[in-house]
Amino acid sequence: MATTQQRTTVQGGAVRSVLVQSAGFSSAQDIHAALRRQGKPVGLSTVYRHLQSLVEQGVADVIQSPDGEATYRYCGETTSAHHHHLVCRKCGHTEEVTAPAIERWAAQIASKFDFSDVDHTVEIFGTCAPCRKGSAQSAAKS
Amino acid sequence: MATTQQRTTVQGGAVRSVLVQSAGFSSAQDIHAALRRQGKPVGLSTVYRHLQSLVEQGVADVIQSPDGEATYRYCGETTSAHHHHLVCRKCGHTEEVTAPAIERWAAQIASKFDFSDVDHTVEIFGTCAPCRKGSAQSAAKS
DNA sequence: CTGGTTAGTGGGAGTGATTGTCGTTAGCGT
DNA sequence: ACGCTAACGACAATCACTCCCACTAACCAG
Ligand SMILES: [Mn+2]
Ligand SMILES: [Mn+2]
Ligand SMILES: [Zn+2]
Ligand SMILES: [Zn+2]
Repeated sequence: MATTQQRTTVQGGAVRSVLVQSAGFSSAQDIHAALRRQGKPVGLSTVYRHLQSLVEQGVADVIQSPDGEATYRYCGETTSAHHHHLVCRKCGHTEEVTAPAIERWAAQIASKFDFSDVDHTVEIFGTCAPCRKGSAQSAAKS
Repeated sequence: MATTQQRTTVQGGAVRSVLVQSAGFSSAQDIHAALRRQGKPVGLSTVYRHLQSLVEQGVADVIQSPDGEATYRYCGETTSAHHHHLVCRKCGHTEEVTAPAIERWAAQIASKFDFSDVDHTVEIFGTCAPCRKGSAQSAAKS
């Protein structure tokens, strides 16, 4: 009897691969374009499908860019523990950070106001050193 | 000679008014609908325009809802100091919180990785006590 | 008060990301 | 190989949000 119910497809691998190799956060459209550029075009719908799936699996995380576009970033299984990001708003370079203190604080605040099923988002934006010096944009998207 | 360059209009007041009276975060569309319901319809473009303006003035803040819709919330001038939110994901009820510790932490992380022009977003989501008990949604939107 | 200047308005078209549809492909267990 | 059906992908459809631009109404000088 079946057990898989989860077929492995080339497209799935391709999408994941592009995401893994990208430096910062990239949009579905970026990834779709990258795939096409690499000569292995994948349908846009498929890109979205895999991206969602990766997010559900906790392999990637999404954040809504300030202009409302969803951007995805790979979070290695090694790094997959709960964490936050320090993102350069120019080049997208991202540093992953953890802060037990913050987690503790969030939980404390939540209980203080009697909220349950707590969750939170913490993102820090800034300009990284390289971008600050020369406006010499380093490598943007892959 | 002119000095104003900022006319006071009924529409502007109406938009602001609706925003002020709303409990949690509401989308531009919500506000547009509320105004129509109140019998003082305001063009959608105008609603967006005022909302942006309020944000620039720091009178309101925006956060991108998980499904990518921009939602706005009034931040009284009294409360206008930098702060964060604890939002009920069911009824939208929001508590404003401040946390010097977090601010300090953010600054520290930023300098550690040599990032400048730092800014950050911290939002906590959960289910408030009322919503947790009865699934008796309290007052949703205005 | 009144006319002129022009910020502000709003209906409608345009944009662009994301989702839905559904006939066609291609994993994979048998 | 074979068949069942998950996964594709081209294209249509949504939908929040922005543009455009003729029109309205603040507001200031006279
Ligand atoms: Mn991450
Ligand atoms: Mn606030
Ligand atoms: Zn940078
Ligand atoms: Zn609630």
